[in-house]
Amino acid sequence: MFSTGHYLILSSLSRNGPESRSELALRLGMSKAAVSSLVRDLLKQEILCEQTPVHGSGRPSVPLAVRAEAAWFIGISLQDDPAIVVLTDLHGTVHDRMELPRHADLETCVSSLCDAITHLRKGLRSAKVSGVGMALPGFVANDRQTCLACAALGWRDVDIGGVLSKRTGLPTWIENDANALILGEQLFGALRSSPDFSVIFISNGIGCANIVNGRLLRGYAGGAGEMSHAPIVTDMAHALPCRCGNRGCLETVASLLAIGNAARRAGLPGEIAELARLAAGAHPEALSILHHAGASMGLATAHLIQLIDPSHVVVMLDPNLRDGIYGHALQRETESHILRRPVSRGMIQFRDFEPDSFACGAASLAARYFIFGPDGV
Amino acid sequence: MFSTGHYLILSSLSRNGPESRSELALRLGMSKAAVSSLVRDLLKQEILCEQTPVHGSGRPSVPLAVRAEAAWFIGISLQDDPAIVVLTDLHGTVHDRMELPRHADLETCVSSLCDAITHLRKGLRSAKVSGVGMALPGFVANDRQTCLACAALGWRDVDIGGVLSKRTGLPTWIENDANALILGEQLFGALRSSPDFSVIFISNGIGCANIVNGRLLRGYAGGAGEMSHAPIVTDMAHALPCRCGNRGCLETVASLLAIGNAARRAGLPGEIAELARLAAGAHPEALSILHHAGASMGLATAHLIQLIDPSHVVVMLDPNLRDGIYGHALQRETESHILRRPVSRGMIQFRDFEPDSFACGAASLAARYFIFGPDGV
DNA sequence: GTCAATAGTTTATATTATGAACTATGTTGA
DNA sequence: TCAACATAGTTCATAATATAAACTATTGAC
Repeated sequence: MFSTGHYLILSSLSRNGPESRSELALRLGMSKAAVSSLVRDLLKQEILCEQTPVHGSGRPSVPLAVRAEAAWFIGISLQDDPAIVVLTDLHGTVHDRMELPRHADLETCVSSLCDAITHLRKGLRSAKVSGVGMALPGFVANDRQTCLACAALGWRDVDIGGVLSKRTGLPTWIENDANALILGEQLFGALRSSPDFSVIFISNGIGCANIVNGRLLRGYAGGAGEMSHAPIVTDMAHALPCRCGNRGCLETVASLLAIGNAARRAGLPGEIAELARLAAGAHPEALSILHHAGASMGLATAHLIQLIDPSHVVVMLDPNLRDGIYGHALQRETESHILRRPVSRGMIQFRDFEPDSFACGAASLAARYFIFGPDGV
Repeated sequence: MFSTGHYLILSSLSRNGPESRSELALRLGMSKAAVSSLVRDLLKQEILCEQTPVHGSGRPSVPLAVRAEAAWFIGISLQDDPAIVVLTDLHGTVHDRMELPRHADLETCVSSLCDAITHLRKGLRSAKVSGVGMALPGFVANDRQTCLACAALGWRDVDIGGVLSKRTGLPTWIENDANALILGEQLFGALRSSPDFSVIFISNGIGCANIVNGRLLRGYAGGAGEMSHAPIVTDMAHALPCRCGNRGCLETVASLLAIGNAARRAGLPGEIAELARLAAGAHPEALSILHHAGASMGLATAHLIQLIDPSHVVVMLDPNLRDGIYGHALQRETESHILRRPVSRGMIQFRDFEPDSFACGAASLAARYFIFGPDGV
């Protein structure tokens, strides 16, 4: 259908925003003739549209933009219960969403998801959905169809992608939660033009993913970005045992679960909002717990920055954590342990943890295929 | 001269070893006709050669190999004094070498290097040198020609590559020491077919570089792999100040310099061989110093493995360190802090620290251009 | 109103890969 | 020994894709 050239145009416009044919030719190192011809095809297919001309000296240039309504995608997040299903356009904007109970049983799970997808597709009338993406907390095989292991759902070697694909008739991609998040950020987010950035999210667990050289850093065994079990507490007298078998892992101190546990051990409420309120009121024990957690997170972040050198680190977390001592400790500890760089201001970007983020990231998995093509990154 | 296709063939053969035209076509996803034609050109240019046919059922296949003598390269290491200049072939084999005093003065430095290069070229008779690579301890600009900063030589914004290139008439590439090392390993070494591996070297300082998705991980500001200032000693009572301004950096405990300093503070000899001998004789202080150093190195390595997930980590160090408690502590501490993976045996590969390694890596910078072409990675 | 400047198109052509038929060179087994 | 088969590699007509250079289009500026 489309050639590599078409996808080059499409991905450049998606990444760098609207540009004229001449600018595209310059950026992509192609001839104006080639761009002209490729753009013609994409306009005819109504995937691109021409924006109002920009006047300078000489003939005005016509910025070309990717049409948001050119394609629609379904994104599913099994990150939490309830599961979330969203319908997005080609810009990543959510047009409709549903929440449904998350079932561990494969058959029930697929059935309820398919019902939701059917319902969302109906709302679209004539327009077509191009693909489905799913994010889940666990390991996913290289084929991006099979879930190798998911503790939360008790899955092992579950071909959830294949089953979904067969039932919906739509191409389907599966991805680990953190990976889906960062891929969504890369395709739709503010950092989309940066080839080197990282995303960390802090919820009950801690997730992390990295874009490096413009591509997702997966690593040899798909385990890259696993900061959650970074050995942070090295003082073995205080290191708590972790479910991974080691002691002192980051997630034993810095995750919501760990903070809640620490609070309850100290006789404080395990609710994060409550604890943050206490800390804001200068409650010494609450302050200590949150400071230790945030500083540990900061130490791990410093390791990440030193090793991977991203332009930005997006940290998604509960606003209660962000605005209090946890966020401050995180930022201070990170900055005090990295080598000063020319630009380190605003390197850490806090962002609210929103439940739809994972579903949006999931939808982006399918959108990537549309934008980058079959050989795309 | 050559097209993308030619470079595809050349880099595949270089990376995956000799293969027949049919195998190449399969691996590269090209038609047999295309491969046949491209190979014909490369044979005519005497860059490839045909090996003895392999018999199976049907017509024997003819493995094609990159001819070592097809191109020659100069590699320069300014890592230590004396500087080292090597002449390598297209397989990375050193055919000749020279050592010369390392001059900080640009003019003197370039002059003596040019003399050495001229001498090495003479030994080649008719054959031509295709390019020059240089490795130095410091920061190098994106153009791979300019040294931005080099503490050892006191250089700032020195266009050493441009000057060398002008004087020798040869294309020249400059690279940071660790980067040159891993790029050499990727082109010529045993791990050349792995797209995800890391190299660490431990000398007076500590260097680290990573290949990720088949490409060098440079990071946003070119600072990726900077493990030398990883915050390892978090117990501030014992954290030593580092030249970077922070305290407790890895290099304040695990480098040769740090070990020597610690030994001298304890009234022991600062020589690494001496110290290792003492430790082998169960000298408690020597053991303690080396164990602490090795374990710290292991902790940092564990962070690296968790975040980047390489298939292998090559650790280059003094044999005295490798065989004693330092090496053991490094390995044990690393393995105890990483999540178990299906294949973790032999993940850490110790290798002797050889002075020519950097110069070979430097030569590989020029060889890359020959093998991967102008658009190559 | 002409000219300079830049955007975009047309068209003939060059480059590069492909598919399918063909040749080459062996092994296998009656 | 020789036909049958299997696989490797080549040839050649063709398709796909990009290019260069000349062209048209559309404006601002003087």
